[in-house]
Amino acid sequence: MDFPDIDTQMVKIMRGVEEIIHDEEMRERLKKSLETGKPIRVKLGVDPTASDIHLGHMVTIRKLRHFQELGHTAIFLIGDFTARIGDPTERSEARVRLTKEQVWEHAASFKSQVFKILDEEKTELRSNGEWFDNMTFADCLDLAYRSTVARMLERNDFEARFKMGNPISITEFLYPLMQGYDSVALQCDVELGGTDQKFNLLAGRDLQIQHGQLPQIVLMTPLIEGLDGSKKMSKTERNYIAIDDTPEEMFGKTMSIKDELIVKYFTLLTDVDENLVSRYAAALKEVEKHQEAGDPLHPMQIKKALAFSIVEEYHDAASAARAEEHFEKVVQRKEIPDQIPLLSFTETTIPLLDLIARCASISKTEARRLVDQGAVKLEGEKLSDSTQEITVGAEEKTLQVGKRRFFRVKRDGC
RNA sequence: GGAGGGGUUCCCGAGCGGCCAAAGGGGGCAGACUGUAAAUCUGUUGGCUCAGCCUUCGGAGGUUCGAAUCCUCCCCCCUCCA
Repeated sequence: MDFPDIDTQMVKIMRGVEEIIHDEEMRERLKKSLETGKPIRVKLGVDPTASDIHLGHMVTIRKLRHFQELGHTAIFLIGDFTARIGDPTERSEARVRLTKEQVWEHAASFKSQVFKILDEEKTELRSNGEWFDNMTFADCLDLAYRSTVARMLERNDFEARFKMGNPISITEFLYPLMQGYDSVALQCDVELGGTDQKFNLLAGRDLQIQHGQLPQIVLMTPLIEGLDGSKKMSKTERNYIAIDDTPEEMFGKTMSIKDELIVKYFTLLTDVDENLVSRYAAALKEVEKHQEAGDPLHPMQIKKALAFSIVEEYHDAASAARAEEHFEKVVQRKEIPDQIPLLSFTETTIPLLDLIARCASISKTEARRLVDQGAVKLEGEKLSDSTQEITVGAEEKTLQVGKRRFFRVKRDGC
């Protein structure tokens, strides 16, 4: 196996990395691999606690791909066993326990999403049930011996929960040890994770030393803020861009991030050349110099370039182009989009509220509220009488609910 | 094992016999505004046959003309003591 020289590798590896433990160890490890021709083993573990993955996960997944592109071994570890305990990181309360079936359902959907980014052929796909399922209680105790309660309570997450009077399950104390043991079982050279994973990642180093292995290098990437602009992107906060989002949703959601996040998103979620990213960064600091509508360094244009790049990665360039057109049309020019779902009805006349409720899958009370707020348009005409009946004929009519929900309605069989 | 505190609408949290579909904040939705699905401001935020009715305050019963609020039992969480 031919690898690029160490400096070239380091540039790629260090893009967007917030902290590495330790830099010299990494260089040494790469040097050894260069000499022996053997790739280094890089692990990224993800617990399938939910079915969606989002761009927040992609920061580390893309980092894993960087290693893969350099010719190293990318290990994608599915935490099927650990998912059933729940990572206590950043948690203010205990996680809901998942069944084995739920976990595997999630894991299956993970794979299809992850392999949009990783090369499936070259990825070592593992799951930690491989070793934990067969452990005896004695093995488990042996693992537990390797740490102390005081050590665990040092963690901010636990300390905070303890102070706030929130429950901490004993299994959660075991979590860092389990994640650390994964590294022992897989003989990892490097483990990737967000900065919030530091404690868990370091547990791997301790356990590897105790098992006579070289400690893994820990590479931490920043956490990425979600659409609200402040909190970490996460499923529970519902501030995320999902990998399975449609191109239009993905584009639109990206456009909604605040300008301050643009550069961070470029660095962590795209491979756009660093020099270009620097030019964007400079332009964003001098917004007043780029007010011409056609200026490619106008913040709007830069953000569109970002959105395009992101959509392209999870879909393709053509979809990204369509998503961009859609955004310009619907959001910027407030026109009606090209693709609108068509619903047909058997009735000739339908009370307006029923029509809205059925199209938008909302309650009639909510529909009434929307009409009262002036959010409902039929054929471009604002409707304000919530008691009226709508005649549904052979000709399609366009119903708009709010800014973003559009429906075409017509009579069934016409 | 003993003593005490607590479980409220999507989330956090106030209410502690009628004025409670339940304060306040967050989030969501909508309107205005904008380069933007940002920010800001305003409104709204259980359902329905909608000035009325139905379901909701951990679960099951009970007291009362009337209960989120009182009583009984049960489940769950926390704290202190051991």
